Amino acid sequence: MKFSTRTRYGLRFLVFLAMHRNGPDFIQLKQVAEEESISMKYLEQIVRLLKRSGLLAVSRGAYGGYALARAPEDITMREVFISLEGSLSPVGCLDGKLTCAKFGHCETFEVWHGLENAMSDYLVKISLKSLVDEYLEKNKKKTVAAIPPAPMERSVINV
Amino acid sequence: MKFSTRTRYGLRFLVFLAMHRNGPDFIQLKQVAEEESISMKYLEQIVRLLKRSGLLAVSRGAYGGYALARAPEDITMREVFISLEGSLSPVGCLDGKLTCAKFGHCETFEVWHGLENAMSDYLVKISLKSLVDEYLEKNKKKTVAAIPPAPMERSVINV
DNA sequence: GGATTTCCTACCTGATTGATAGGGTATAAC
DNA sequence: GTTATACCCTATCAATCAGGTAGGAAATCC
Repeated sequence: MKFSTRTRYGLRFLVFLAMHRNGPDFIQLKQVAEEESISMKYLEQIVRLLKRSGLLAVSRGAYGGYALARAPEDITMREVFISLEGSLSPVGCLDGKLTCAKFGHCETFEVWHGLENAMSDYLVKISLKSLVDEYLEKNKKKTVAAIPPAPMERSVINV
Repeated sequence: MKFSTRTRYGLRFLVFLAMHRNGPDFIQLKQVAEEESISMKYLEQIVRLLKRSGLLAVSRGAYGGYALARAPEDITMREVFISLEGSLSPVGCLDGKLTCAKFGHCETFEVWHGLENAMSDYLVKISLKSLVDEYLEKNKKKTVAAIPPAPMERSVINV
């Protein structure tokens, strides 16, 4: 049970926006794709999911780009994960996708239901801001590095 | 992010054993496969994972079968899930499977790490016994039905 | 020895993941 | 208005994985 690159890349995109709020109003997809070593065309599709969920403010046209629709402290990981994954449920029956012969009298239902709640309860407590703050705290630097890092190898798979 | 049938079927197998402890010492794979509407050959592979983890006592040969290696109250969902999934980690870097360019300075590491812990903390609190007991309580019957249910359609996907 | 049941390995098929590609549409700068 | 830049949408595709099938070897009971 692993989360897909869709969710991992989408989260990284949001973190990128959160960490560059002192910069220009809108951040271009191209910039994020390059600095995060993600295919721009692929990131495009992922970002669309976030936009549909209302997490992003968009400016089209030249010099346009994306920004967070709300303050980072008002965006929870729960919301982000649901936007990207569709739901948090670890089995289909919890979001009504599958008709299971055991539905309604399933011996294992409770553990799946409880697991979803446990994940939800954890993720709702983490905001985009708290995630970024914790990272900055651990890495003992208060601002983003002025000099962007050298481009990474595209072949390396990133979280 | 959905759990595979491997984990779902494996869990159901263990629940089946836990609910039939008043029966014969060893339960045949064939019986479980039929009553749970799972392909016997497929269940075979899944059960092997549980055996390797030491969760099952096995008797080979004629009249052989499987039984729980320990009392149901001593088997946690955490242990079961790890046996079947390999680990609880939602991303590869947490169990060292992927070398990620961001490892060691990853902005999103904390939420993945925290999510794994949240799942682990929940699952370790649920034992095979507590899961079964909760089911029996909700279904208001203290023993397993004497008459086995009619075989279900194989085509229906079960949790 | 024969019947039964677990153990092991290989194989197959369809769905999903992780992209890539190409064009269409909207907007801002000039 | 032109052009450049950026977002938007659909189709395609290779690789991987999920889910399941198949055949036989090894162990055990009678």
